[in-house]
Amino acid sequence: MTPSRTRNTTPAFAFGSPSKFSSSGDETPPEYPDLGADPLLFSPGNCPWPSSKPAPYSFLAHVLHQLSQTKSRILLLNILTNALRFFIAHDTASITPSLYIISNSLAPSYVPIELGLGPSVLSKALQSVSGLKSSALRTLYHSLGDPGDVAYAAKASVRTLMPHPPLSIVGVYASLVKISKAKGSGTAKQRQSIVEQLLLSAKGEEVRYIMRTLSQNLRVGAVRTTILTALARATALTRPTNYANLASSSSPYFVSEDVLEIVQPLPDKKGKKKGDMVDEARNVAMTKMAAAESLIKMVFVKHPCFDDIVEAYLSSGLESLAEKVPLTVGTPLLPTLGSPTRSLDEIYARLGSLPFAAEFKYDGQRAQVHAFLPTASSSIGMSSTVQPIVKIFSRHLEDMTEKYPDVVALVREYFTPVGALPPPELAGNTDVDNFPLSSLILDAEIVAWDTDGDTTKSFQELSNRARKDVQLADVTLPVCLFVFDLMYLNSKSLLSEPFRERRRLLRSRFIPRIMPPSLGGARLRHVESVDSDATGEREDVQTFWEHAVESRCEGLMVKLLDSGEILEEEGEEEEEDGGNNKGTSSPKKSKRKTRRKPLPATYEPDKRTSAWLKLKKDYVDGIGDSLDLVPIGAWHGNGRKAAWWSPILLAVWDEKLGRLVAVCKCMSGFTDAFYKALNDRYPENSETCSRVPLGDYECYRSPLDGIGLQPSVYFSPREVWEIRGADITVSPVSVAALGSVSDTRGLSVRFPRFMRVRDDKTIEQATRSDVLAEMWRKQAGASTNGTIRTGVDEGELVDAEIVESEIEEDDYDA
DNA sequence: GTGTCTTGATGAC
DNA sequence: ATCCGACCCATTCGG
DNA sequence: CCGAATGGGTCGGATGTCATCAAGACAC
Repeated sequence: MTPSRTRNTTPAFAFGSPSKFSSSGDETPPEYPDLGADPLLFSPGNCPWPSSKPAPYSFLAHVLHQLSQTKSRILLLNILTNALRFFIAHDTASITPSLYIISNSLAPSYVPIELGLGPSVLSKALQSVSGLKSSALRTLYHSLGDPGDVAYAAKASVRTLMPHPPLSIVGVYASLVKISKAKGSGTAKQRQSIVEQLLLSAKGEEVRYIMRTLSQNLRVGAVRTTILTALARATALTRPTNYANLASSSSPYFVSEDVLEIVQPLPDKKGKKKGDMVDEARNVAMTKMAAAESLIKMVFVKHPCFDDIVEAYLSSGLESLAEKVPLTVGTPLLPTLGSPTRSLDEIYARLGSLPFAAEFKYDGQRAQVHAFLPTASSSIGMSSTVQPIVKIFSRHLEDMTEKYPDVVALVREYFTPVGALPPPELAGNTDVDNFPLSSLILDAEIVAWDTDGDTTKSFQELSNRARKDVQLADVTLPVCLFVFDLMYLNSKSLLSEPFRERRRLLRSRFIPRIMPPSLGGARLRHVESVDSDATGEREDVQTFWEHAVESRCEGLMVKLLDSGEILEEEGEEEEEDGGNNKGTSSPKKSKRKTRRKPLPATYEPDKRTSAWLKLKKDYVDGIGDSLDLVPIGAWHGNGRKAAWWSPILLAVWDEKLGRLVAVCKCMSGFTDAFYKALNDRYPENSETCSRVPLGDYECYRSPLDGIGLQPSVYFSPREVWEIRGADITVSPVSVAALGSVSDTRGLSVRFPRFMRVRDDKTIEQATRSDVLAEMWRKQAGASTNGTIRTGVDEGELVDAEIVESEIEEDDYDA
């Protein structure tokens, strides 16, 4: 069954045949092949562009266009795979730029390079290229909901007089880099002119995808995972020409020509090939592609850099990729992720009786810390003067070392050999390298620290820290590094060690420590935790969870301690084999009513499995904040929500003012059906939805100062929605509860999402702003353990009357 | 020029 | 971060 | 016994609040 190709882009700009690249431009564009075919039956032998030249951007646009014509993952993968095979076969220099362009990036995230372009510059550039006014573009944007589609439409209406040289993929990539390198005064102008050049040179569909790349959202249904799979399959099927002689049919990754030969269907007449042979060859090919896939993914999650991977592949093939591109101290690996759960019951249901650790989930910033001593070559002689190199990466692998010089200093201290003796637990331990420390990668949460109260501070306070070029002396807000995992120690990867062992090493190597204020005052601690097998009592875990919530943590992280198996009810299943031989797995079946599924407790980069479960208080019914708010306005949606209102502006009821006051926007939690129904209830330019306000509500502080939330359209207030959020935040834009917490700031909601319509409530029964303020006080009170200082204001916070409390014990204030 | 305020881009959750 | 929807695969169900 | 229905897993996309920082705009 071949999935049928379905269109999912707006038909407003339909082209001829979906399999042909066509353009509204004046020149006849090159004809490119349909790339959707099964890669095993597809040959990239004929170069679709003049083969001596770099691959043209029009080819990439063709690929992107084909991708956006379908939602089928199989087709998506086929198209991408075949496209990459052309680059491998005919222009290896275009591989990496293509990978970056397809994944909406310019470089690995830990390399600080950004386009620095936004809607304003793009709109100006498009105005200048198309001759259309900004208002015309805005109208187009409201109906199309995508900058690329707007650019395509706008440029389709004009004819360029001067022919422009065709764009190449490497050329476009170079332009993107040039845009991001622009600096200093006049940057915007410079960038705009490069954008204009690109738009002028782009023809037909190229315009759409250039513009989408510039606005950093390609929306073709394929990002990282799909790209990696396609890259793996492409490398399994096609070799670069200069590498052909190294081809070996015995490679576990490379599908040799003779295998491909067998798989091909015979040209009509001599009707039969041995079916068995074909099946077998197909299986061989699939197995090898799957092997390549797991290899490339395994390498990438430990070393997420296309440049390094492609370079190693081109120089010596897949066979030595793992050794050439290893886990590297100084290069971040993808973090393990937690699966959300809604209750402790669910956690036990998922883990059965397997022992786990429950840890506090602090509300701060994830940090992956790398550190190592530079080797002798850079420090001939006095090794004592050599400082360890420390790098700190964020959840998305951005390099944030500059933001935390205090943490850098703290981590360096652990390398200090003076007087350092192995702690007793390590004495005589031979399973790791000896003391002292030489290199490490650890996982942690950085949390703002209240030195006086000896407790954590809120996330909002942490985000007040400066980010760029911070000196130790500049650090005003101390932090605590709550460490919770250790992935690498003294030149040895610990990824395949079970969590219990990694944690043992972490605990024995990193004894809590506080740096003096002169070094920024950062401290290191281990996350607070309990083990389920410590007492075996489920009640203890429940108590611990309550303790976490009271300590204003986000909740718990629950982590499997030892690799095990979970039992799943019902059904029989083929043996799981880790995807290594998909399609060829052994025919053995376990005919039991429960099936076993291995659940590793190893460090699994980028995986969201049951081995790490997060239980956040705002997932759990009855805890966390729920508000009843009134929809009073909206904006035009983008992309797939282009035909709907999204997001929606919501308001609280203000008793004192006797009117509604805007508090936050909301776009999460609505079903498509709900959006459609909303269009019926609030059709544009009607009694219920208009460009002018349709009710007595307040969105701004004053019409003059521009502070506030201004929707594209206003609703007449007539319904109440239950909204769930994680926290109440002090807001520089919201005017809700203005004056009750600060004279200049209102209150808003963190992570708002729609739960249900409250038919039973009138708008006057919506949550009142004083109740909102009360919720904030309660939360702030709990969150600082006695001292309120948000640091985000000018000090005129209303006193929440919280007396210094002594210990963390209990301080649920009256 | 310099200083201050505004705006837009980016990234943390 | 949040959530929803589409797709895919495996398994169960209905005839 | 086969095709249709169903459910879980995975992926992609649209967008929330708040913060900093760089560059632009404007006043002098």
